[in-house]
Amino acid sequence: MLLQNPTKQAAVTTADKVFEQLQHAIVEGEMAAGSKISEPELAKRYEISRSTLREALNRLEKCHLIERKANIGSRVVDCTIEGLLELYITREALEGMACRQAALNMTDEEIGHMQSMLAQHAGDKALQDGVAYYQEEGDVDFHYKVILGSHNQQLINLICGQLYHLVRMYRCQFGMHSPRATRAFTEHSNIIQAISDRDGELAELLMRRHIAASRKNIENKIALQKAAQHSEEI
Amino acid sequence: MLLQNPTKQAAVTTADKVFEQLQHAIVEGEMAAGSKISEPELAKRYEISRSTLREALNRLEKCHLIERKANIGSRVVDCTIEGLLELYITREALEGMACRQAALNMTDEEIGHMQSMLAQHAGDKALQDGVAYYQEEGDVDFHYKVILGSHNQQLINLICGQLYHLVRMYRCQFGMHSPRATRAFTEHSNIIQAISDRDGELAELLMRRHIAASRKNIENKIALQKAAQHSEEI
DNA sequence: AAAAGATTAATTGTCGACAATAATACTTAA
DNA sequence: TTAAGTATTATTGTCGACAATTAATCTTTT
Repeated sequence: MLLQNPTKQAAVTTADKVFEQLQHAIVEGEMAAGSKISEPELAKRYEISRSTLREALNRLEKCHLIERKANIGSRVVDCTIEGLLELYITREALEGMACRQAALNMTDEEIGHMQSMLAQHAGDKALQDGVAYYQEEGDVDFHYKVILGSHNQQLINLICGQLYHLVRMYRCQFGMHSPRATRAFTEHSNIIQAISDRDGELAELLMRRHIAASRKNIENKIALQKAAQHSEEI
Repeated sequence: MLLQNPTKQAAVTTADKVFEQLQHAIVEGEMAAGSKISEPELAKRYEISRSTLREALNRLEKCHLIERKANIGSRVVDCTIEGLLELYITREALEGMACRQAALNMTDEEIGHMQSMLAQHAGDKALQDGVAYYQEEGDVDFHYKVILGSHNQQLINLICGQLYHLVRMYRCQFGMHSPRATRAFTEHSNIIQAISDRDGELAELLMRRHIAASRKNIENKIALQKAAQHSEEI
């Protein structure tokens, strides 16, 4: 996932840099989900004092990548199926509303950019048909553009600043390379159409269905896995 | 506002206690919105070291009550009308979804509690007709119960752990003692009915309208104020 | 006199050490 | 042998001091 969080500013302080490294390590699974974090050990590994490490940990906690308990310590968050489904439900609510606001607040110029981006993805897709990677990049890119297009700082901060770190973590941990590439592309087209029509209600509806479809796709996979496990046991 | 955040745990560490005091001070307006925060000064006032003060500041930043810039410092968040409207839009999205999930996931027992709570509020209302205070308490109480009823930890954390601190701050700063008491009561009744009918779609719709009505109520007030200002100038 | 630059003061970021709390290992009693 | 209680170790929370950066003051120049 090459695209970076579009809302973050350049890391100036060392705590910022360590935060980014740790964030990467957690999202990519180099630090095991659910594992305990030892402050002295991490501080030694990154060659910083515990103070600046704790500063970095605070930022990780801010985007829900770790959990802290007083006098006990920090743990990397656990990636559970329930948590994943909860995340999608939250995304459905927030990104649905962001999409509605985007239809109301995006400038014509911004809409033009999104349309040309989609056209370019169409080319990529035709070129590398079936390869999900570009489409996944495009997916993230598309969603970011819609969120930023809401022009609602509260929504932007919540989704880009917090939620999407968790989304990326779940994607890596569960190895989710969306197999819905072509279908997602069509759904994106329709959403952009609704936005350029300034139809907020339809835009929200379509975005919610788009995310709900991903969630149901996951639920189906889980159900199949469970069925397979069950047949093994017999 | 007597009701406390139902998701928080008891403050054990001194940073926790200072965080709560600062939170109160910011929400109630004792620390002016938009004002700069001096770490040495605050540390001296609360008789703690800068380290533990910074720990407390990190928590304030987590619930969006202050904003920090690297090498520059912290400021209490500014309460703008745009920010208030953004907050209501975000609430509409999140609490609407929470209400839908509540309709799906609340236990019969939880629903029973909510119904009896509403009945009690009806008594209070009949007793002190027109006095908004109890109703406002009841309003917060009602919304908390619905959110917790979603049984979605992600939604609960976002709304109760972060958004509602800002909501309370705006309410204090703008002196908003809802004049929609009786109307809000009816809306609450209908929402609970939808939940007990397990009608998620209707429950979400009603909750969104309930919050949107508050937002529009504010927008109208603002418009009236602006009109009055304008006529003064002439 | 006003603006640009240099110098000083103040604030934030980082560090290592100590205190308080929790986890572990050990001892003792049933 | 197991369980409870105690002692020990390790981890987290807090502190004061120093370094790096920013803000303020003063000087200098046009």
